[in-house]
Amino acid sequence: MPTPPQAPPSPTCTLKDLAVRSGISAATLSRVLNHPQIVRPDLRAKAEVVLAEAGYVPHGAARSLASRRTRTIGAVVPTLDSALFAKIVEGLQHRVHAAGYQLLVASSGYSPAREGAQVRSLIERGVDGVMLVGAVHADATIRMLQTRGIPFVSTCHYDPRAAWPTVGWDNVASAERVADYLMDIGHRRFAVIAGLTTDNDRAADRVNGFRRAIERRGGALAAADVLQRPYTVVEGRSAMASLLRRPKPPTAVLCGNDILAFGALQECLWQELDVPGQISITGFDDIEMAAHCRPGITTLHVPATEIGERAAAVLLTAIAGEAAGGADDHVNLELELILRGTTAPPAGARPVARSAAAPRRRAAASMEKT
Amino acid sequence: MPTPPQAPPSPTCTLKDLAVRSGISAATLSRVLNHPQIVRPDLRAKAEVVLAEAGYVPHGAARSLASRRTRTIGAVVPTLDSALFAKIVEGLQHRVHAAGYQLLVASSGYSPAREGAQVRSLIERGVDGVMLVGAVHADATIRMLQTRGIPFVSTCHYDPRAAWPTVGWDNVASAERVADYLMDIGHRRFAVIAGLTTDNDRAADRVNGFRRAIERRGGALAAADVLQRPYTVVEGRSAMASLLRRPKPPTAVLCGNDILAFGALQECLWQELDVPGQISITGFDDIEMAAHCRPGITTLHVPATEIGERAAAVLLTAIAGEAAGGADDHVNLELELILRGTTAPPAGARPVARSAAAPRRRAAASMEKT
DNA sequence: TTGAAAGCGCTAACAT
DNA sequence: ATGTTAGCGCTTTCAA
Repeated sequence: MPTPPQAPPSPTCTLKDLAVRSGISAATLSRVLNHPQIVRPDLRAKAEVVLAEAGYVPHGAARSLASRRTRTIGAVVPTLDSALFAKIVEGLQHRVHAAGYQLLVASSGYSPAREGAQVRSLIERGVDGVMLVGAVHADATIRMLQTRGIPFVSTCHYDPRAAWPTVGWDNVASAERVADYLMDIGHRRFAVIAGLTTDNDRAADRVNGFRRAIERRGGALAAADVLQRPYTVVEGRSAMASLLRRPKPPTAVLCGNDILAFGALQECLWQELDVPGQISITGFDDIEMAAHCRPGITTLHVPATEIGERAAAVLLTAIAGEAAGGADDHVNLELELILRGTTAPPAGARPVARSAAAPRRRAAASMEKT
Repeated sequence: MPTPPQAPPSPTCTLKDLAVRSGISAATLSRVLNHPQIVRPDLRAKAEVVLAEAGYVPHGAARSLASRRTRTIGAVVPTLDSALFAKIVEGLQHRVHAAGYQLLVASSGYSPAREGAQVRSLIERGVDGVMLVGAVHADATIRMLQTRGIPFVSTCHYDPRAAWPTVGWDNVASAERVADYLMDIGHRRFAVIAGLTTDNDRAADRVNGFRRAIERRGGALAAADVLQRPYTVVEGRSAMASLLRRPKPPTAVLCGNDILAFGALQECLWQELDVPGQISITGFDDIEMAAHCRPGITTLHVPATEIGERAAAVLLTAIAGEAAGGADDHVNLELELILRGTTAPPAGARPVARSAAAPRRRAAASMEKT
């Protein structure tokens, strides 16, 4: 290890130590740290040198005890092992870091009880704000937050009547769009490979949207046509395999997210089925892979990073404004339907007039071959 | 909102409040929380009721100020938007949560300077331990940690001489194994699609390993044969595209991770090349997708969750033992080489005797067709 | 075993 | 504009 270029910082030095050593009071040192403008420039400069030379690092606990703020934001997501949530957290993180906040992350494993425990633990740590995912939470969780006036925001869903701010999109309406598009190009026989809908309002809403759109046009989605699976590639594959074993497989399979869709697609490819010739597949989220696999996956684009950033903005505003989170803050993002290679009219279908409003197919990636 | 099932917790109640209200001293209440065994059972029971009825949540800052511990662990990873790091963090999180710790995560974007800033910020928050990724860190970063006696561990690499604990594997040796396998089956003309090696020792080590193995057998890897790209699918695709434009493309492409390999593979598929017939591809990490895409990607399996869990164990032990991290703690995990469909002998190669020690091809996923 | 009291290191009134 | 002082809520000696 090279020689320390700077003076070796003492194990831990406090403002009081420095006050004694430098002749500048601890209060002024503290002001230089927190409100530099109100300290006369020459003294401030001197103080800054003292602080820097000592390699001073503030003691966060003492700081928050005295100031009643921790400069820490909490986030509870179902799992980090998901391109979607990881991106949302990254977006949140970048924004809160820029504002001098640190991020405390926890995962709930899709369990409201675990989410509650995590929120409690975050509150103990004194977080100044909390980001949650979804519409469904234990009553106690919400109450803990509200009682203490801690700003929080829920993401990945849209609910104008929620009593707290939300940043997301309408899962029902989005799912309807996908189903409508498939019906527009002639599909009538569907199956759904959904996520686990228990305690997952997003997954449930998507199924509801698919069903509603289908029924609106006189079709039906039997209970047996909806397979619920954890969000993994292998589950998508096995679900598709079971669908293909049916005497009369669906002509289109609507998947709860891109991971399931990718698995479903790969199973078809392994079975040497023609996608989309024999079967169409759709996803949800638009993770990077969806644009580059072959064929590309038709899906809805979720602007994950933006969601995290906007959630951060909502939280930061609420914290700054001493407001406990305006219930009027309901961001509703429109998801773009991205048409790629996994969807086409069903085999033998007579060409169907595409509705005027139907989205146009687009090259998924710059390099993509038609 | 339904009626609160429990007594509505007062906005914030302190131990002192409860002491006054209940007649039990704050000190005893505190003992019930932290060392229940040393309080007489009947008093303890009474105290527990008081605490529960009040919906008491300890004030973390006050607690850590007094106890000099925060029950918080920090982790700085290059990015959360990576299946590998996300899994590692999940593993770490599960283990530290089980021990009553909360996780503070930060990302460095592969920059040592940003990493240093994040570590500093974590120290301010009083983390009891820190998980880092890789061997390369700013001197100041390590010093900050060591000076304060904060236990830390670095992951994803193996270095028996590191002055702090490490949990990982030997990237050079692992990369050599992949290259050796490819040479065993007859390949001689290679290209590498590596990650960005600047400030990324893992990426650099892998390139070194590839090169070393190739040169050991009399081959060579020219600088132009090593393409450095960010870890994204689209970069893997474009790198492969540029390789395929060469007059004499390589017969095997070694990729820095599975994301690059996936992109490289998809580009070949879009160009209707036969993989592995015309070109072989290897990855690194064994993310879920690698097992299920078609063809499956030959890669090295990194036990990501286990890495996070073991890092947690190292940290927790160091914290409990008041030890500042034994430098003797160097976990070296052997990565299994998983043979899948993206690799085969080069076209026109005469069959080569497979070395006795060579790994056997295995079915990548239960459902995989040969 | 329990209670009283002294801080932990900092910030924010309050004086000056 | 700066220094002095009083806590923030808890844990942990120290007495009892």
